[in-house]
Amino acid sequence: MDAPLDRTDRRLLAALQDDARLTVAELAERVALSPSPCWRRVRRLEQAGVISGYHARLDAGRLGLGITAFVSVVMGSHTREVARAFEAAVQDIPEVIACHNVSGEYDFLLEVVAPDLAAYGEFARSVLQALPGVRALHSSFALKPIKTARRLPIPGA
Amino acid sequence: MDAPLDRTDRRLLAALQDDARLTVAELAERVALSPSPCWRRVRRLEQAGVISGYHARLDAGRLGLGITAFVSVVMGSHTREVARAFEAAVQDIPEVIACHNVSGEYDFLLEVVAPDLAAYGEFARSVLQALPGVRALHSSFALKPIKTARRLPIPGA
DNA sequence: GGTGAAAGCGAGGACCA
DNA sequence: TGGTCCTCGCTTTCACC
Repeated sequence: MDAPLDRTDRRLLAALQDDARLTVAELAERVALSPSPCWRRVRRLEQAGVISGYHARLDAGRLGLGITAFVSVVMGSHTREVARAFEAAVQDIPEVIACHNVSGEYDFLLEVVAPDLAAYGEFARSVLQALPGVRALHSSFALKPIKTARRLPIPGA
Repeated sequence: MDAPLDRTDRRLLAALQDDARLTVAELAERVALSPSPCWRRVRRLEQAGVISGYHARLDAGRLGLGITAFVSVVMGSHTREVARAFEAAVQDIPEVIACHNVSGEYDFLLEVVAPDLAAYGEFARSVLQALPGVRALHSSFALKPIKTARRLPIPGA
């Protein structure tokens, strides 16, 4: 389950990261293998959790989500209890599409989507500000997406 | 091509966002439709660009990428030329997995991955600092992922 | 926009080297 | 580990409501 990834594994991962709809036959051709062992490798990578899932990427704008904001959060207290409550609350807020506990002057960095600036403002005030332990928020808006593929580099693929 | 999304479309999008491997038959059952019209809807959503692609999600840690950093960039000059050069350069750096032009005290927000802190330090010094127009960098490290699904909320799905 | 049917093909397993 | 069938079920595309 924890065998190191060889060059073939890495090429499979790179290919599937770019296009999850490749058939096993296409994949096999791409890595110079026959379909069956290729399929077995992919399954092994899935079961080992190297591949955690397959997802359709959607266009936020075309879904009516015109605003993406990066929100830095400073906590007022740093007890474990409060942190846990904050983290749990964040899980249940659909508008928060990503959240990390980060080092530095802020405690958390959130990525939030909203239909427009007015909706975001209301959301920040009524939902984010009210989260457990929050002392201060700082919102930075995405003005222009430069690179959003989030494709992980795979050395030697 | 620009028909508004009805409830069925939104449910299809929500389902495929969670699992791109659902078969058309399963999708059809889930939205109470027969496979054929269901397949036609999915194809329409793909062609309209609402679905921009299908991708395997990989586990950065298991790929040996232990560090995720959020890097705020302040530019020294704000000419269009320099911005274009910076944006173009960022495209070609695999370690930069996301980049937005943002409002506020910083100009760009980057998300960067690296094997470990030492590798990140070297990368920040030799690659990021050297990008066109960069005046200052501020790195914040992801200590703990709270929510990383990046699932877009789809109202009424 | 929805249904039913038909053809082609890919997934996934059994088995061998 | 990799390779070769083989089979089932699905995808995809018709023609038609």
